[in-house]
Amino acid sequence: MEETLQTSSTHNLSPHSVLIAHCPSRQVLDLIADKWTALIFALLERQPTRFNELQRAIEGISHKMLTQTLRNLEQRGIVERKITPTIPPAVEYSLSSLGASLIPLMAALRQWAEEHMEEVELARQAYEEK
Amino acid sequence: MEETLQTSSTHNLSPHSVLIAHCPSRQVLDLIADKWTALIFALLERQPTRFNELQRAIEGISHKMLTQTLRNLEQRGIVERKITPTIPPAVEYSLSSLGASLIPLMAALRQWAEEHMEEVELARQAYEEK
DNA sequence: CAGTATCCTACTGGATACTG
DNA sequence: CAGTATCCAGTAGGATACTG
Repeated sequence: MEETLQTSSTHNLSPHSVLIAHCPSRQVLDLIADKWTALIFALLERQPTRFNELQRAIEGISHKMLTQTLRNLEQRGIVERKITPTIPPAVEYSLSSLGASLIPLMAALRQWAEEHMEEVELARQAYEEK
Repeated sequence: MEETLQTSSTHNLSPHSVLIAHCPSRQVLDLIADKWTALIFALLERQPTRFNELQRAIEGISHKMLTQTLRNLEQRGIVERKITPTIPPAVEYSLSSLGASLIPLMAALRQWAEEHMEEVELARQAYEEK
C-alpha cells in the first residue's frame, strides 16, 4: 500500500530531501542506517524475539544500546512490543507492517557486507602499503 | 581468554555472519550503514564530485566528518580519489566499481526514508501520547 | 581548493546496581 | 526476565588554524 504522497514540491532540482539537515527524512535515515538496526532485523524478520535472546544473538551489543535502539524503533512504528504478563514477564519484539517493508533492504545490507568482506579487506591492506 | 566460541552455532546462521562481533563483515556493515555514507552516495552516484561541492550539498556534515568518511570509503575500495594537480589542486571523488554495486542499496535507503517520513513522524507523535 | 592537525566539549555507550 | 537509572570514561565530532 503506497502512500498517495504529493511529492515534495519544495525542491525541484533536489529531490533528495534527505540531504537537507532538518528534514524529517534525515532522522529516519539515521534510524535505519544505524549500527544495530540491520542486526536486530536479522532476528526479528524470522520471528518475534525476546529481549535477552536478541542480546545473546547480537554479539557485542550492550544492554543499554539494545534497549535504546529497540525503543527508538518502537517509537517510530517499525517494531512492536508485546508483553505477556506472566511471572517473570515475557516481552516479545516483532516487526510491524511498516518494519516488514524494510526487510529486503536490511537483508541486502547484511548480505552485501558478508559477500564483500574479503574484497574490502584486501582493499584495506592494499591501501596501507602506500 | 576471550570466547573461542563454538556456542553460537546453535543458530542456523552462517559462521561468517554480521552477528559475530569480530567478523570482518561487521566492520563492512558499520561502514555502509553509516550516518553519512548514503548521503555521499546521493552525490557520487551521479557524477564525480569535488570535496567542497560534497560538503555544500550535504547539509550538516562537517569538514572533519566528510574527510574521515571519504577516507574510510576510499581505504576500503568503495570510493576513488583522483587528483588533478592544477593550482589550486582539484580533487574528484567517484565510486569504484565495488562502490557502484552499492548504488541501488544506498538509493533504496534514502528513498525509504523519504517515502516514510510522515508515517514515522505520526508514529512518533502517537507514541508520545501514551 | 584540499587536507591535516590540534584543541576541547558533549555525548555515546559500557558497567553496574536496583525495581517490578 | 525486562526495564530504568546512574555514573563515568572514552571518543566522536565541531571549531579553528595552518600547509601546500
